[in-house]
Amino acid sequence: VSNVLALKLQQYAALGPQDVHLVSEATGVTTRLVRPREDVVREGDRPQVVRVILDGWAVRYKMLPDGRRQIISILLPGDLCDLNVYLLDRMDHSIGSISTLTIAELGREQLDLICEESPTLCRALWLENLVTTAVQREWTVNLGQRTARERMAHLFCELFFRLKAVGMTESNRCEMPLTQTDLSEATGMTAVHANRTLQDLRRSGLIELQSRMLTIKDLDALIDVAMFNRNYLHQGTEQRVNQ
Amino acid sequence: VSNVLALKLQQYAALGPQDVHLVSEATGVTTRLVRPREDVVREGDRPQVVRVILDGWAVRYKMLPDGRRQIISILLPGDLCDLNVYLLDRMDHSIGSISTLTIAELGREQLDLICEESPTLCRALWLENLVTTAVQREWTVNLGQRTARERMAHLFCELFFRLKAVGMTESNRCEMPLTQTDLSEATGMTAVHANRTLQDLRRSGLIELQSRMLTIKDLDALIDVAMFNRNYLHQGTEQRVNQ
DNA sequence: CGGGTAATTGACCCGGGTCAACAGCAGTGG
DNA sequence: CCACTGCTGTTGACCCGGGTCAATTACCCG
Repeated sequence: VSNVLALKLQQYAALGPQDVHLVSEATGVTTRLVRPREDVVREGDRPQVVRVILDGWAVRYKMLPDGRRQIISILLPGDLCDLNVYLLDRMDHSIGSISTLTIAELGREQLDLICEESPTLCRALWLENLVTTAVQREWTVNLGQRTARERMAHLFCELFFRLKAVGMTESNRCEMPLTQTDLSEATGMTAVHANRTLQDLRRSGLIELQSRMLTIKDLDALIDVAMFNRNYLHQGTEQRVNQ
Repeated sequence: VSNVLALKLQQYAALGPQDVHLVSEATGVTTRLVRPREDVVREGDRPQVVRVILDGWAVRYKMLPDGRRQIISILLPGDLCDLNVYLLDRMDHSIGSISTLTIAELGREQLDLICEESPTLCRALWLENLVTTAVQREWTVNLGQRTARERMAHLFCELFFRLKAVGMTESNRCEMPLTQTDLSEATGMTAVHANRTLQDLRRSGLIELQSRMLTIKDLDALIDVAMFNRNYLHQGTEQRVNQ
């Protein structure tokens, strides 16, 4: 399978060749290129299409009136930006690119078509929606209860497993285009403290991080520090169980 | 309208009498009573039905292996517990009652029926789903960026406006069955600090809180402290705009 | 009146924020 | 080829918001 979205949806349901074809078609109609560090959508915009990240990293974020910024979630290749957003009046948050992005834009008709043609895909899309929400819940726990060290470790665990699911890891390594400032905004700490936390994780022999490349030197230990429980990602468990 | 769910969904679409009837029927088939401080669903359970809170308060929560607990969101009358959860293999979090609950349980068929019979309701359900996710995102910002005082103020603002939408406020007052420990677990602080934060808000003349009743003495000021932006609740804006 | 939960207080401490300077490095233009 | 600029990462000194621990005081209910 060459299409990232298809690859991702396969975590949630066994797709047939027909399904894969449908997805490839749909994500091929309208695609857009976005340069690094630009806004894809801005808070207040009227959402018109559903977007799919085909390549590159992006973040959802929200800003407080006084300038504080929180990264709300990280969008990786294969990720959808809100199934059915166009039902909402206005965007309540922004999406910004981290690296160069290739994104597909799907109109309402295209999605309706997919759901009519393939119940399997429809199901997979629903699941991806449910999982995205589950991830958001886990972020709530992360920010609410974990210490800085634990939060950072948790973020790395999540990203690693999500990337792995779309074939973007090599053994224990993956790209990490997020700067320390990005990491700090995702984990609710200052950039200075993010720096110190990373040094701490390095010193403990858990990770290596240099030139935008993350190496997880001791995954089990990292998982342990983060109290990471993979369940919330619901990767590859669903199709076996429900019908 | 006497049905809370119908009342809630009216924020998202103009329901006809037919729609209201459908909702009332569906939420009347199977109902359950839950005593205060019990688990409704537990992490690890296989979700079988979609639940609707008809009366009482509940919370979603997650626990870390070492006992730390984070309340992930608050469920008020009219709230749904995850449209289509039964697609997921296992619950990744728990739901616990705060006060005595009356909940309706809807099977897959009932929901399918609703969506087939009424596109308006289907749309409203989707919107409620999108809004729930938006709330979760705002909680991420709350926990990640705001100070204790701001977080607590924000929580009160959110609850007040959500309760207002289902007719559960009287001018500037509403019930507040959450204990200080609950509030602390929702805002990611210790119970001791929650206590001090509440005293601070009281001393500033923003709120009164006693015998499970919250009075907002200065809503504008509270909104200001919380940097509360109502937009993310998407209350009563959508139906006018899209089609 | 007794027992249990929820709220409150005080003393002390620490994780993480703040401020400010500085270093490394890539890209740009002269 | 080098000076200049701007971003990212690093470091140190200091401080404060909020955590910890432990005791006490309401309450509520049977």
